[in-house]
Amino acid sequence: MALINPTHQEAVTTADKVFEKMQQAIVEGKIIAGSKISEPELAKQYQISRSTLREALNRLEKCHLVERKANVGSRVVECTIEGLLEIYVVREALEGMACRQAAINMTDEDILEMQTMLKQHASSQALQDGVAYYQEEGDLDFHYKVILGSHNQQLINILCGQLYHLVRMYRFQFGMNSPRASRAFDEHSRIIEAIADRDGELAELLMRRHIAASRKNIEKKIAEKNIQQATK
Amino acid sequence: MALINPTHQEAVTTADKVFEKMQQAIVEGKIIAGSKISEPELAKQYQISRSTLREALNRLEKCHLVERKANVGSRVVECTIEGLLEIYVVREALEGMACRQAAINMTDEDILEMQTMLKQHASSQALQDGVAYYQEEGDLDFHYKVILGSHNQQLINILCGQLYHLVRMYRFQFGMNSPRASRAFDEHSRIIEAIADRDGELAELLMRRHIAASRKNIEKKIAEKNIQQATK
DNA sequence: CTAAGTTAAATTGTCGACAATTCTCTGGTT
DNA sequence: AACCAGAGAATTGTCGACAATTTAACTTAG
Repeated sequence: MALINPTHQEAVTTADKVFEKMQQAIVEGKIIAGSKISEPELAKQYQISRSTLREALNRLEKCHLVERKANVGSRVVECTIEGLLEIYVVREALEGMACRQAAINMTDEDILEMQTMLKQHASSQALQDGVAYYQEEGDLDFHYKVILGSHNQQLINILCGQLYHLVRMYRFQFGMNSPRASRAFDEHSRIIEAIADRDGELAELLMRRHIAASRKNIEKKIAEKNIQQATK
Repeated sequence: MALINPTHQEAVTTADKVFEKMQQAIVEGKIIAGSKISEPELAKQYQISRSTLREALNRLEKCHLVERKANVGSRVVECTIEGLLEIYVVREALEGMACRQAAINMTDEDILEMQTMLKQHASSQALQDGVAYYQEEGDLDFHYKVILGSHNQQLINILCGQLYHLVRMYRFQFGMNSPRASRAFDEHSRIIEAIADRDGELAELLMRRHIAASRKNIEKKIAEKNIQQATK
C-alpha cells in the first residue's frame, strides 16, 4: 500500500514516536473521543517525561485531534455528526480545487500510475470481498494521490497533514462501510478521465459531486435514524 | 475595528504573550522571513526560559509561520511568489465555500450588520485617503465576517486561525496596495447581495471570482516585472 | 590548495523540580 | 436543603540542568 505521505517525515525523536502511537490510539478509539487527557498519567504510561508528552500533545493539536485550554488541560476531540458534515464541506471545497490543480500540474506518468492503480483496485475488488478494502484503503489512496497531484503545498499540508487523520478517525469510529463502493469506483474513473483530458473545470466539478454525494448519503442515513427513533 | 476572532482566546499564559509578540514581529518582518531561529538567543531576548519559548514556537508552527526540523531547529517561513499564489488558490476554494455556507447560515441581523459595515467603508473611503485603509483593514474585515458567517468551525479554524496571519504577512512584506480597491468594493457589494438573497451558488461563484481576480492581478504584475527585467 | 576526518562548540531534545492555577471536598451560613 | 467560602489536593505552566545530536573549526593527508 503506497499510502505514504511525502509531507510526513519519519519519527526520529521520542516525542515523534509517542505522537504517532497516540495518534493511532485516538483514531482507533483506544483513547476515547472527548475524554480528558491526564498529562502525568499518560507520561507514566508511555514511560516519558511530561515535557516530552506535551511536545507530542502539541503535534496532536496541530492535526486537530486534541484541543487544549490554558490552565485547564487537553481533551481528545469529539466525534459529532455536525463535525463530520463540516469536514465533508471543507473536503468538497479543497479536494475539488486540488482536483482542478491536479488536472493542470500532474505529469503524464503520474496520471498513468493512477489509472493502473484504479484497475488494480477494480480487479481486487471484484476478486474477493474487496468492498471493504476499497472503501477503507483504496478510497483514501485515490484521494491522496489526487491531492498530491495538485502540487500545491498548502493544499497538501491542510488535507494530508491535518484533515487526513480526522477523516480516518471518523471512519473508524462511525464505521463507514457504506454501500457506495461500486458507485464510487465509477466516479473515480470519470475523475481520472477528466484529469487525463486536462479538463480542470470538469475534474473539480466531478470531485465536488463525488464528495457531496458521500455527505448527502450520510445526511440521509442520519435522517432515517432520526425517524426510526421518533416513531418507536 | 471589530476585527476580533472568536476563535482567538486571549493570551493568559506567558507563552501566549510571547507567541503574539513574535507573530506580530514575523508578520511585520522584524524577524526576517526565512531566517533561522536561535532558541537560546530569543529566550534571552524575551526574558523567558527555553521551554516557554518552544511552547510559543509550537503555536507559530500551528499557523504555519515557522517550520521545524528535528534536531536542526526552526526557521521563519519564506515569502515566495509561488507560496503567495498557492494561498490564493486555497482561499479561492475555502472562502468560496464559506460564502456559500454563509448564504445558508447567516442570520438576518448578521447580514444587515455587514451591509452597514460596507456602507461605512464606502463613506470613509470616499472621505479621505481611504484606499489604503480599505485595502488593508476593510478588506480583511469583510472576508473575516463572511468566513465567520459560514458557521463552520473547520472553515473558521483553517481560514482565521492558520491562513489569516500568513495572508497578513504577505500583505505586509510584499506591500499589497494594489489599485483594485474600488473594483473590490463593487465585488463585495454584489457578494453581500447574493448572501442576502440566500443564493449560495451565486455567492460562492462571486467570491471565487473576486479572489481569483486578485490572484490574476498579482500574476500579471509578476509577468510585467519579468518582462521588464528581461528587456533591460 | 583541496578534501576528508576528527575534535570541540553550539544547538536541540529530554528530564525532574518548583510555581501558579484550577479543581475538589469539607464546613458553615441563610 | 441549597449555596457560598476556604483549605487541601491535583493539574498545568515555567524553569534550569543534563544528554544527544548537529554544526563548526581545525588538523592532516593527498
